[in-house]
Amino acid sequence: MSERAEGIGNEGFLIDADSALNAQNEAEIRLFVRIGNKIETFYDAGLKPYFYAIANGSAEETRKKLLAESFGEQQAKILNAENVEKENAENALKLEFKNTNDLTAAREELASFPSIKERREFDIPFARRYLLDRQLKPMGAVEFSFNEKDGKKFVGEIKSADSGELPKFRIGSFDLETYTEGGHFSDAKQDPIIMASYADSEEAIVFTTGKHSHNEKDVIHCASEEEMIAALVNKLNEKNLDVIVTYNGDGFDFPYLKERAQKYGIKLNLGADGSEPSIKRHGMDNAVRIHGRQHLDAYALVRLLSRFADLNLVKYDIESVVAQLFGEHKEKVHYTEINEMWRSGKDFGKLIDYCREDSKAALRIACEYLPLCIELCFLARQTLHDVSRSSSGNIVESLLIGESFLTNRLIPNRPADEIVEQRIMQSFVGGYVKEPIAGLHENLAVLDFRSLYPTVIISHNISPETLNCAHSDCREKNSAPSNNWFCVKEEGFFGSILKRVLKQRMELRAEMKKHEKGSPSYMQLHAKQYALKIVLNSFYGYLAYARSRYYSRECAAAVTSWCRSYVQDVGKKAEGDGFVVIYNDTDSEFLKIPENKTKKDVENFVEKVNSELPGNMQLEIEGFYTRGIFVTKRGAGEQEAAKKRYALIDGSGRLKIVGFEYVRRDWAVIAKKTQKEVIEAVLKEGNPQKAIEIVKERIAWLRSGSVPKEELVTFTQIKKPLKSYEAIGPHTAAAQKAIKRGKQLDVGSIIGYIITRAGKSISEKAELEEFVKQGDYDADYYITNQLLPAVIKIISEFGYTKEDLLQGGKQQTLSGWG
DNA sequence: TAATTCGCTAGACCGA
DNA sequence: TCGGTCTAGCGAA
Repeated sequence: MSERAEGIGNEGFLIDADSALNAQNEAEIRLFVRIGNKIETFYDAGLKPYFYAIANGSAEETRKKLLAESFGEQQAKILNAENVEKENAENALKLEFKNTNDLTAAREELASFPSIKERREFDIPFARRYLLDRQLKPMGAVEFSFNEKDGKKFVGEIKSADSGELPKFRIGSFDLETYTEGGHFSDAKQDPIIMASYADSEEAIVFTTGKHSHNEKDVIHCASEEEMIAALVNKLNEKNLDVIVTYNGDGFDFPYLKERAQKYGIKLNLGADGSEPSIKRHGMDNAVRIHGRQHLDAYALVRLLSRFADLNLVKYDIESVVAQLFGEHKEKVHYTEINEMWRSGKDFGKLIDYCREDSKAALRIACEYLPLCIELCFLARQTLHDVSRSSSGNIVESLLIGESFLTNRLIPNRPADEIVEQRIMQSFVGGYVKEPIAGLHENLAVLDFRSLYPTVIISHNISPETLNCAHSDCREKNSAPSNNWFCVKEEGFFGSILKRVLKQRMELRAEMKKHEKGSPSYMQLHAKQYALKIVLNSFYGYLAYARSRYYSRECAAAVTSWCRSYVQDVGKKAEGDGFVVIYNDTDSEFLKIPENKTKKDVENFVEKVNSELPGNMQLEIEGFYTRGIFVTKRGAGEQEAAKKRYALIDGSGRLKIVGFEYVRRDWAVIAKKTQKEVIEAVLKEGNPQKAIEIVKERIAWLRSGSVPKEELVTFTQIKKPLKSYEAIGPHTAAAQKAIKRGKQLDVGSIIGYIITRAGKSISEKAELEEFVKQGDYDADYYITNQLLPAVIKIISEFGYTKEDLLQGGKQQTLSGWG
């Protein structure tokens, strides 16, 4: 065995990192690095698992005492204990261990050790600890040296190398089709896999045991399920992928494949180290990890992205996602149809295409968001596997953890359950929302504060350690309306992070403008700035989040109190300048530009406001609108104007519809479409009479009984186990009935239902769309409970009543408008 | 495993 | 048949 040394000059991309035990039972980090066409494994034994203990009294005495202790059944020892200086703690000891088992044993016992006040950073997974301490970015370039010893390569020095461009990662996806009997969901214990597809940038092939057709292009016929599984595994391994993509591989494809492979004794050696995928519980779901590579479950990713708000989906099935993202129609084959196609051989080609398209679609979704995910890997210093299954809170937390590390601070612990509960009990006041002036308004300017919450945090130096400092001048100069004040003498922890993130994002956005829209460099810049946007948008939420390590109710309440005061102050200034404030919501000013004023006056006003705002707070012009409509509330309090629902139209005829049924998934399509057309008629053409005609026409259509199902579906999410519902509404009733018919519905499923004619109450009439025959719908329900409520408040702003919509010729009752 | 508060509306159910 | 109270879901920011 030769031993050789290399310079730091080795380069590659860090695909995965995990921890393992070596033959001496010592913890080692395994690094999987893409070098050329290979993923190579390196080891690092240079970092020991550790955590911190804060001593009650003298750290030195405690240190000696601890070194003499042994912990747990294995009599674990502390390898090394060191006195360390930390910015935010005294008497801190760094305790190192041989492996994570020893660490775990010690941390349990030290919880109730008299001379130890607190334990810190004891729940950071070791691989993550390593990435943090070595400042490495998963999916990023690394530069390193290594030595070979006993056939294992040990890294010496390793560091993140900033390569300008993202490499071409090897990425491929697969998908399975399974046999389904009698309309039931497949069970891996008995139902075979009948088809599998694989797709990457070069090919898209289908494996099948089907005998019905031959000679299709890129179809591989296998003699048995066993042979097919082996062929799929071979294909995946031959490709040596960095990223394996699935659509719900966590919940379905991998567990299913594993079970079937087991049946035949096929080894699912998909890991870069030849290991099998490991299935772990991840909350209510599974997460499937492939060692040495990354498993990107596009379904998990889509769910994550939809929480970042920009991706708003009615349903999460792959067809809906493709339609929403790429505007393309993908044929859906229902699992009951798969069974039929399989047995009869009729439309077998369609089944093959469906299977192939599934893989292609999953791959496409993954590729679309891979740049963003990689940026999140960089920000959070977590693997693609982890970030793609994480949350906005987790990403912000990672950033704060990273900053704590860099500034030599101890990371705060996760709060105990009792504390979480206390925090939840103590809520606080949020943003200010002004009751709008209802009616049709012309000539509007909408202003908003750029990144309001972050800029308030920065400008007022809001942070836990600057809170209520001892200086009287800080108290005088920098008191929040919520009555706390913040030190102005030194930059706070929160502010320093946000300042950097905000600055970086602005630079990226400026740089973006220099690149051709849609070009690779543009897309990469876009992903970078978008990742930062996610952080900026969720930062405040994280510090107000009860389970946050960095929770501060005082800081959160100070942020909102300042924001309320700014938005109201600017409103007063606008009124003082002769504008009419129509509406405010948190960070926005809706101004009516009076006859004697112009856009230029608005610009001047904004400039004046900005010259008076502190720090990097900034008011911006969101847009000018020729018309806008605000409506009154429904039900009780009819005269009051409704907040959070309005519609605007700009000079180019572009509509902006906010809060109305049109943007909600839990309304019937026909009601939403009609509402949009009514808004359009009223705003674009100023023609309420036309709106009336549209509604009348839809009523007649509904009455005719010929409205197709797609127009009548309402989507709602099952948010908890069906048993735990106290109130059974239409969606719960429809779900219950569907389950009785053998449909599988889990928490989180989004169901589409229709109100049929059969039954008394609305709930009784509700049925899942797939069980409803064309034409079986309750026209009265759709007219009275969907169509009319969606349009009446808009039309009534013009003096019309419900009767004008329902009756034949009757015209307006007239009350002044326009 | 989990970001926040503010706000609107529906449908079930109850009692007058 | 009405209004009030409750649960529930979803959207705005």
